Amino acid sequence: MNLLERIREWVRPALAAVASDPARVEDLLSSVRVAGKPEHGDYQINAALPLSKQLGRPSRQVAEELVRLLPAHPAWEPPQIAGPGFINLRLRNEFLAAALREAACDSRLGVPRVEQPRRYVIDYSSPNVAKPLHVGHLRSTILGDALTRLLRFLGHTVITDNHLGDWGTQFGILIYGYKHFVDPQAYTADPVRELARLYVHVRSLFRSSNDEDDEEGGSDDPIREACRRETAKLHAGDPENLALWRQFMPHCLEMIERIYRRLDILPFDYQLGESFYHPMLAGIVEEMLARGLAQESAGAVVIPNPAGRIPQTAEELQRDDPPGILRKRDGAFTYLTTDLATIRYRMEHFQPAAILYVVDARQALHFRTLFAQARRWGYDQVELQHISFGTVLGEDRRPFAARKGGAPELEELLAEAVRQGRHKYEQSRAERQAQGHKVPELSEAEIAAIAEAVGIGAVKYADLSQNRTSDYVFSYDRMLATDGNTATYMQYAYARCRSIFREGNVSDARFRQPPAVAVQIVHPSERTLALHLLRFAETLQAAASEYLPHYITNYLWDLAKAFSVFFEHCPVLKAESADLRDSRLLLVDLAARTIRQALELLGIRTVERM
RNA sequence: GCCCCCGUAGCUCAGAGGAUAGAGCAUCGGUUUCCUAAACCGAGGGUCGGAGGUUCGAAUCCUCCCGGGGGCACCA
Repeated sequence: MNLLERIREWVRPALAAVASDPARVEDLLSSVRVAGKPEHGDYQINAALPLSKQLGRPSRQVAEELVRLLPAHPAWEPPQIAGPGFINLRLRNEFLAAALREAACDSRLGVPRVEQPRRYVIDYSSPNVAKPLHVGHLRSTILGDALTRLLRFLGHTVITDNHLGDWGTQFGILIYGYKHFVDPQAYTADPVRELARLYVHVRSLFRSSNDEDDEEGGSDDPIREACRRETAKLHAGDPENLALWRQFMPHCLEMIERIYRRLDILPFDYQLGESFYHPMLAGIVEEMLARGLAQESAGAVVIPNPAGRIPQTAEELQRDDPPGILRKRDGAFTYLTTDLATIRYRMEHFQPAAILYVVDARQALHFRTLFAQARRWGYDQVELQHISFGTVLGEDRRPFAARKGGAPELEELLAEAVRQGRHKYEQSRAERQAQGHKVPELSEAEIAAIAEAVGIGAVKYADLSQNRTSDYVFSYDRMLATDGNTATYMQYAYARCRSIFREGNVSDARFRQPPAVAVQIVHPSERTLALHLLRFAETLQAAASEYLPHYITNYLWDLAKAFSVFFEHCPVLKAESADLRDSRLLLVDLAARTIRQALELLGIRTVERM
């Protein structure tokens, strides 16, 4: 049980005794929370104010009664009443010390596994294979990976599924390119590179190349039209095109997996793409028609909009959400149909309690339509969630992908982040050295590893540290800043922790197994650090329940700051006594492990020295 | 025309019923014989887009308005 929950349980009897309505106790318990300011203690109970309304008694008086009912507790100092009836709880240092010792001896750092594990399917990344990845895929991939790590760490079962776009018009482009422009020698030598070249080459032949969603429109464009015909032949089962598709697929996947490896994305459990579901689509449409869940309209087969209506006239369509299209007038199926097939497959094969889709916010309407239809279809027990996120913008605040010159390919973008990260590191290192500060002696390989951790970490952290629902501005300068809420600051804090053990030639084992050592809380910065360390569990739980990884980065930021202040004010190796030295070593070790674990949940590396 | 999201310090963002709205950057001023100064300490800076309403209490919930972005049947 996490600290906040423990405190709530201790407060519960008092609230239950005072509340007139037992059903309201849970609600009142949610008023027990972390104090907003240090002057208000560590945690506060804000239940007296709503209770005073219910009971028709002065709030101050209710607060006094609550305090009387709170047991004299080993965990907290005598509770203080402030203002109109806020109850401030300050935890005893002895309690903090004991809890820290317990966390230090736990490989999970005091984070319990959930009592009721759930089974999740998470659908993220989902790139169009055969097309170079770009920043648009970045958020989905990074967020999905972080959520997977977090939910698994808390004890849930997570099945990750990369719903590849492996059956779309981009293959028509590739097939057309291969038939007309392939360089056989280059293809034999490096198929991935040659396919990427072909894709870009054919695209450049398109008459009007709007940057995104290039496969539509331009019906007067002969090359586009030719590519479309190749796609249609593929879908119709043309042996030559199908053979080419089979031949290309492994190379296309390799292109994507190279990026995943560099980003430290966990391997997917499944990569069931559109092609996998293609054979099921006709049957699903027939079934929905037969059951009256879909109907024909204007030559297409459609399903109701989220509200359950099928607007038909132009006027109705103007006022209402559109219906979803399962089968187009030309007989082709849409991705809505594929997504329905996917839900059925996942329900039958994985029996998840929840399916999460980590997808751009612009697809909100699609998911509302999809989820509503899935429920009508009978899948009404599963939690279907669109984990939406905002657009990645350039520094000019325009969508990154739509800027002039097109979206930079991810590979290049990551390389640039690493290059700049390395440059900044070497610069700062030289400056520190010039000022007479200590810098570690490092080999070229170690510097390269630091650059990689810093550069890739910066990109991921920048993305994860912002509320996913808002758009975010991609800026190398900001994400690679060495101060502020960035990956580098956290990685640096970690390296400083490790440095203490290295410099002191101290083994960390003694601080990780019972009985560990006694913790003393002397300096205010020790107390702040101690309290933050104990809030790891409640933070992770909150992040998981709202699927918001930025709760973790906010926590990390506070923790790393608390450590830096502590580091500044409290000598560890040269502490006044051996006992205090041990106590501080335990704090430092736990801080290091917590920072490292939190970064690991975000998929970000640490380095021992930097 | 309908629907969704956003508007908080000069900039980038937290905060989503609770106390005097917080960080970082930038600006200004300080700290290094001492475990990594990519650090720390301090200062200034706000009609929480606007107006009503609900509430003991609103940046947070409701209504309207202004401003920005996005989506709106045969692309995915």
